[in-house]
Amino acid sequence: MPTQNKPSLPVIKRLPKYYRYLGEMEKEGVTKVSSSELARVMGTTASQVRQDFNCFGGFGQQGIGYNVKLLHEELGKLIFARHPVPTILIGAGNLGHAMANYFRQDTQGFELLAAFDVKPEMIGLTLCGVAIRDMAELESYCAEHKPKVAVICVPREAAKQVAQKLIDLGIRAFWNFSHYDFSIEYPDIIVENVHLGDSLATLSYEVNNNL
Amino acid sequence: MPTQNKPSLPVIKRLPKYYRYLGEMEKEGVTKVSSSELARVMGTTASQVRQDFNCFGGFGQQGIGYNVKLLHEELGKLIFARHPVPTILIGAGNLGHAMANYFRQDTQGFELLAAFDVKPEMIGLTLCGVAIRDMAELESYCAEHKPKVAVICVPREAAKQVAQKLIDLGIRAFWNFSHYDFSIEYPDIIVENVHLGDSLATLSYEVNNNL
DNA sequence: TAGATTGTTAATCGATTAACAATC
DNA sequence: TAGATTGTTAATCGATTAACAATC
Repeated sequence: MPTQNKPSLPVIKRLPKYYRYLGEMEKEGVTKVSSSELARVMGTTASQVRQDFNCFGGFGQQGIGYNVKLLHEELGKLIFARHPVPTILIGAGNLGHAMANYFRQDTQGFELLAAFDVKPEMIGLTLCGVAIRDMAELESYCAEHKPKVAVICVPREAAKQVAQKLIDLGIRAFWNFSHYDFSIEYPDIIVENVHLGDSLATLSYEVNNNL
Repeated sequence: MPTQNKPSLPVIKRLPKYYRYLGEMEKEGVTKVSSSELARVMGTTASQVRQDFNCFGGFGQQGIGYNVKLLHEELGKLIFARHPVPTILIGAGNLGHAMANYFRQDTQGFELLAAFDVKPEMIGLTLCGVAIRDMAELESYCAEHKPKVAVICVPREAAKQVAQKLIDLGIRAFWNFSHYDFSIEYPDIIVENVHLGDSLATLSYEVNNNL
């Protein structure tokens, strides 16, 4: 069993992409793949591919390459929990709707239990099969259902307060679409940020300076 | 005038965040800020803040700090074009809807001109004030209106073909929500990727291994 | 066995952090 | 002037790439 360096964040961020390509290959009936073939589709080097996998204990066979099915399975085990992680959505506006829909098609690893909003006219409606509840119910709901992950789709003004509340209620992991930065005030919390505004601004910079 | 090292990608990705915080400070009436104060809110070091700004030619005053209004303005000029960049949306499904809405509130730098879809039942409808057109019209539309940026909200199966078409029609910059990787086949194209599936999978990894 | 390709160590590269002279 | 804080160079750190021995 080879060395297992704790994987760094860049390595972890590449895992889903490997997983995706391996899934495609498996579907196409490809049974084995070399680090250099994987590197080409990933847009990286064979060296990096091997380094990456060796963080988790080397799934390959010297002289042969990697077994596509096995590697895909192993990465799947690393990435996804055995049971779907109970998840709630905070903020049922436009973005919240899109994300709820996203969960419906691509639920692997997560199960959306409920949505919450403050707007009275939304409460009681359903969103992709889950009820939209009053934020006032959040505490009792969490006490009963113990969600582990929250998707934050509230405007920035509300985000700080919502975050504080959820953390107090025991939620430790967030898929965060708001512009509030959890990481600075709560370093122990798991947060995956999707900052659409920053992404668009980055594109604007590139267009402005390189087109 | 100080040295202007060409900014690296990590620097560029931090610009919108600086811009955001400086905007907030300006609104609050703060007139000056030091690199260490900025570092604290950004979650980084004073050294990095100064290095970052010096890529663009040092906006500060030794012994004093940075003028909030001026720095905010200068970053704005770097990030956003003088005139909004004409933009089209490809794919008017759930995600497309959310993104069109996003453009309505946060248009700074971009102007959404039109949306395109293949589904006959969607064509002719409007989406946040822009018409949804038939993909068949894409070529003539681009010839007439010369959009510069396309937002890609189509499923992965369609993405490769759509990308090829848009690149042939002269579009050079993409805000890409599909799982197709432009960068490998078209290295000269400007692409800002938002891979929601990968982001969610990364969160799943973290939850699975650190919670 | 010879060829291929991994696992792993070493070298390089780039980004971040530290230090300090310049100067307001 | 003294204190503060930048701009910039130097040191460190970490990630990527190269090299090569191990081995299928």
